[in-house]
Amino acid sequence: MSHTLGIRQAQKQKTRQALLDAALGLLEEQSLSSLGLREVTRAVGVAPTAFYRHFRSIADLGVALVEEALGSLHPMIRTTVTAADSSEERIARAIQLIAGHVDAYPAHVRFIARERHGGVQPVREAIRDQLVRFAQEVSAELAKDPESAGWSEDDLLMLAHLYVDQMLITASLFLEALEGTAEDRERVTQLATRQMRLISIGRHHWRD
Amino acid sequence: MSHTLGIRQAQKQKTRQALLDAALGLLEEQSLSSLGLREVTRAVGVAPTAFYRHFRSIADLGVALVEEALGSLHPMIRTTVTAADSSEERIARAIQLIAGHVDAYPAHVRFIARERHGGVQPVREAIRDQLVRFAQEVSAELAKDPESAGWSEDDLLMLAHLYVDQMLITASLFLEALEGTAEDRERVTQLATRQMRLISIGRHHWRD
DNA sequence: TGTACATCAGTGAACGCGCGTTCACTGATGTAC
DNA sequence: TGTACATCAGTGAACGCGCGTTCACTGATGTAC
Repeated sequence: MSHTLGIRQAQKQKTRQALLDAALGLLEEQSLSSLGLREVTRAVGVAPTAFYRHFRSIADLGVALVEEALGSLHPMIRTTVTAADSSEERIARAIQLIAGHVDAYPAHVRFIARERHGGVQPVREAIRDQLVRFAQEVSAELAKDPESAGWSEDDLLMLAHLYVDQMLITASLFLEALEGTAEDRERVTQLATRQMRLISIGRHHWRD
Repeated sequence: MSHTLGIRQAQKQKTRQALLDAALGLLEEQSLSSLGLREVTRAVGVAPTAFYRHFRSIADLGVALVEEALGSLHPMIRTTVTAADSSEERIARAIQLIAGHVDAYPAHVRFIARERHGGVQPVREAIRDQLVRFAQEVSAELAKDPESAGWSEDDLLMLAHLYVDQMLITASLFLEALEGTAEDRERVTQLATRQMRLISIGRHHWRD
């Protein structure tokens, strides 16, 4: 039997999501470190005090945003990496997946790039933990590839971190190019493709 | 004839530097986007209004910090890259140069990592411009290497950006490890070394 | 060298404003019978 | 189904506080003669 949320719970979830969405929007032109609680509630249209029914603090909201943002990245990263090596065509597909994700969730991507090294410790830690998890999953995917024969676990994890960082760099470049011309985006695609190609070549010859 | 600064000019420079230093210190646990003008002057011990004798705004001070921080990185990055490829020993030396720079200027490194994607547009742009210049210089250094025979300018610049980004990632890892044990730092060294090695291998076989 | 005037880095009072947090509250929703 | 009570998401007033910016000022330093 499907458990329908009560009216009260449903409304609460809706307000909570509105707070998260409003915060994400406001973070386009500032850092979490300077985001105000009143600013967020004003954007949603609720009283400042309503904030406390959902989050202890802005840092707490930030940690929730990390879950949301990297949750939405999660399905992508696995697909990207599974298709990320061994042929030119696969690299192109991976880059297009990243570009598509930036188009679909620009605010999430900006938030992660900005707060990864940002001024709010709990948020930095939440992002770091998620990225470590991603790298572990990527490493597990890589292990399945026949090309990984003879690789130590450490080396696979090293390569996985390289991929994860490279994805973030690429996503961040696509984000900058979002307001630019089609030519700007093409330039990013070319750059990212060749960097992935070089890493891929390094991978092929790692155990020579 | 050496032009000595007047007493007034010398004192003004001193106050300006004190403001920059205080800001850098305060940015250890927040972003530029939330740094207050009064906070900075309070730390220095001057009246809030004195700030305006040196900077138009906090964003303006941030741009000045970019010059200072990447100015101090400038000599290092050229040396690092010149020594960055073609042999295991050179890679190790490059990594040690990065580690040493993080030890010497942790606040500068943190500032650049934090504000590169931070919430203050003019500062982001100043950092991006400087990193593009670095990549161009690195690319020019790479061009001198016999191993670069047959490389297009575009490919050299692509590799240069990969190196610059990799340096920032490594510097940022060393920064996190600063408060950690010697073992933590050794782990970062190992990871960074192997990632550089893989990129280096990719470079060797790029034109196969 | 001494004097008279100009410059200008730093001061301190004042302003209006938005901030985070507290508190007792309201009224719709949920629950027990 | 109807009634009586409990829960709790959201309210609105109030607080003390630090903010950025303005303005006229002071007094040490600089300059012209």
